[in-house]
Parts: sequence; C-alpha cells; structure tokens
Amino acid sequence: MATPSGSAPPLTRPRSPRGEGDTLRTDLLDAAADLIAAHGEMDAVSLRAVARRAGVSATAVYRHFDDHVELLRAAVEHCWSTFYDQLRTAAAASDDPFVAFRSMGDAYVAYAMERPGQYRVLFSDKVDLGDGNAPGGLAAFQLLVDGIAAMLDALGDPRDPFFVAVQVHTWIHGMVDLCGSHPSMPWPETTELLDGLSEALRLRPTH
Amino acid sequence: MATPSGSAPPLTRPRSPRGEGDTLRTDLLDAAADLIAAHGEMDAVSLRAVARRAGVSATAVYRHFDDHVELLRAAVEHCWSTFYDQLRTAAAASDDPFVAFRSMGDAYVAYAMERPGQYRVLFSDKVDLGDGNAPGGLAAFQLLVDGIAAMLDALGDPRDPFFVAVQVHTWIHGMVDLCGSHPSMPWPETTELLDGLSEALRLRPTH
DNA sequence: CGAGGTGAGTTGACACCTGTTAGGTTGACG
DNA sequence: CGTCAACCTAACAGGTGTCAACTCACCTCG
Repeated sequence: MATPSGSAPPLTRPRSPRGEGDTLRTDLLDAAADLIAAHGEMDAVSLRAVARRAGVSATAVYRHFDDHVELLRAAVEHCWSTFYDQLRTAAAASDDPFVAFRSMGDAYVAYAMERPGQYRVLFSDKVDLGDGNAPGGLAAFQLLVDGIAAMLDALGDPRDPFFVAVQVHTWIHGMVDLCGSHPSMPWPETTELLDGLSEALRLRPTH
Repeated sequence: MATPSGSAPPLTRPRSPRGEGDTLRTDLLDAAADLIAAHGEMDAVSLRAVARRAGVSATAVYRHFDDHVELLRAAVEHCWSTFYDQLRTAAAASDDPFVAFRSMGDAYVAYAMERPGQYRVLFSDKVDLGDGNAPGGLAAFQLLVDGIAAMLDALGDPRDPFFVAVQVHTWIHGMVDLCGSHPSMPWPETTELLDGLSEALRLRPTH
C-alpha cells in the first residue's frame, strides 16, 4: 500500500487559490452525484465518503455546507437540475407536439437507464430532506403537462392535461423503476412499452 | 435511565424452552419486517437493530442465521409471502374475472398503502441479496397474468396476457411508488387512476 | 520590505454504531 | 452429575457525524 499503515486517505486535490473556494463546492456536489449514481441510495452517501471521493478531508465539507443533510439536499437538487435540462432540450427538439412528446419520453427513459442511481434517488426515494422537496422535479413535471396539453389541443381532445400527465408519468416511472430494480425479469423492449403507452392513452396523431 | 449507564440494551424476551428455539427465528423475521416497514430501506435494517427490537442480544441472531445478509434475505422472502397471500385471497374473491381483477388491484394498492416500507423494499429496491431473487414475486406476478388471461378470454381479445400484465403491473407500480415517494404532490384519487388504467387498457366487461 | 489578517483546508479527538468472533452462563432433561 | 440447547458478555476493527484547534500560503497595509 502507498498509505503509511492502511488507514489514512490520500488527500489528493490541490488547494484552491484565494478567490475560488467555490470550486470545491461544485466538486463535492459532483462527487456526491457519483456516489448516488454508484449506490442508488442516499444512505451510502456519507459525508466522509463524499470528501474522500473529492480528495479532501472530511471537515473541509463544513466550509461549504452547514451539515451532512444540507450536503445531501444540495446534491439532490444538483441531480434534479441536470435531469430538468435534459428533458427541456428534448422538449424543444421539435415544433410537432407528438414528436416532442416522444422525444421527452426517450429522454426520460435515457436518463433513467444511463444514471439509474440518480433516477432512483430522485423519483423513488423518500429523500425527506425537509421543506418543499424538489422544486426541480415540479418544473420538469410542468414540462410534461405543457407538452401533453399541446397534443390534446391538436387532437381536439377534452381531457385534463394534468390528469393525463399523471397517467403518463406514473406509467413511465413504473416501467423504468421496475425494469431497473428487477433486471433479471424478461421485460419487453422499452420502445414497445412506450408505443403501448401512447396507444393506450390515445396520444397519437390522427392519420 | 433504567439502564446502568445509558448504553446497555434492555434484553426483554424470555429464553425459549428446550425444543422451541425456532420461535426466536420467526420473532426475528417479524422484527426485521417491522424495521423494513419503518424505514423503507434495507440499509437501516442492521443485525443489531433487529436483535434489539426482538429483545435479544446481537449474537443470538447467529444461532438462527449464518449471517447478516441471510437474515435480510429471509426477511424479504417473509414479506413476499405475506404479499402473495394477500393477492391470492383477493384473486379468489370472485369467479367473474373482471371483479377478481379489480379486487387484485385494490389488494395490491392496499398492501402498498398499508405497508409502504415493505412494498418499497420488495418492488423498488435493488435488494441484490444474491441468487434468484424473489420467487415469491414471480408467483404473485403469475397470479396477475392468469387473471388477465381470463379477462382477455372473456373478451375474445387476442392480446398477449403477459404483455398486458407487464403493462398493468408497471403502471400500478408507478402509481403507488410515485404517490408514496412524493406525498406532497396533488395526486388524483387512486380509484380514479385505477379506473383510468382499466379504461386505457380496455380491460372492462362489454356492456 | 516585514507584520498581520484571512481564506482554504488539515489533524486529532469524541461518542456512537456496525458485523463478527471467542468464550462464558443458565437451566432443563436424561 | 453431565450434556446440550439457547442464549449472553466482552472485545475487535472499522465506519460515521461533528467539534476544537492548528497550518499554510497568499494579500494587504504600514
């Protein structure tokens, strides 16, 4: 081992220069996101583990966050914002509401597949880090409601966009969460399931 | 405090008589199920916590389980079997496949609502306790496939029962998991969502 | 140029919790 | 009296969040 006696952490990472102490803050958030990605559970993201991964001593965290739970809260919001960005660019991919909807669905599934840990923490964890959890989540859901409203408008369909959005979201969430949690089951292809969703909910262009 | 110096656990629970050492085994499984229910995460179910809740010293666990993970595995299978029983009696509630189906849906949602912790661990946790996880889960899913096959039969519907069962299960799972994880959101009533599911998937009796 | 202040981070220690092992203790039965 | 099931105590090596006090390099001021 390189460490003296098997217990001291390496402490790589150079000290930030004078004015830029905030760079460690974002490094810690990235490190926390990595740990979330790796374990898919908030309990595994200990303060010390985050500091270790950032190459910094545990107490350095206290310079940037009051507390362990505030570190976690900031890390979760960090994940929400990257998810929101991904969904927003997908929503803006086309003027055709049906194409944009499908694009959002693909982006949603892609996020869940590529970052299962983050997805799990965002959508399927009690998180419970106090106050109004997940403003980023609400913003993302609003994107979905708007997209569905545009489709229903184009179809002359009188259904409530919010209710349909709940249907769509719960269904998609069930798909990715269940497939992700039980990968040994013989699941159908996700594209097939997404097609089935559009069809069952009658969210296809009239042709 | 009653404890000598604030640290020793009480150790209630009388010693089992000669032949009946297995009673502690089931007590430990119940205690583990309680902890799963309380925290909804497997990480919170430490060997010591289970022993504490059963009123027994930590090392007593080793008389009945090889290991911490084997304790957890047995506890999860314990939960699966109670879930399966609940679903099976619901499925047998009526000869009318449509009534039986709705009964199963209600039972599923009821289990998820009444025991959110267990539900979460069963359906939405990586668990990953080795080998073929959750034989109880497969049995329960088969109940759903059979019920749906009966309905499609009655409808003369040529769809694949397995595929429809996946659709139903993913959707219901998404509903209960999302509603359970984010209780502050203004969700519609679950009965309304269940009705929407039956309607969207055209699983209603012709009238 | 030297003195001091301060931002950025470190060491060391605390009290507590974890899984696991080794070696008791208790008490009923043969 | 001995045996043996059922359990216990003590201890280990490691992990955790958090506090108090320290270092070290840079920046400014006189």
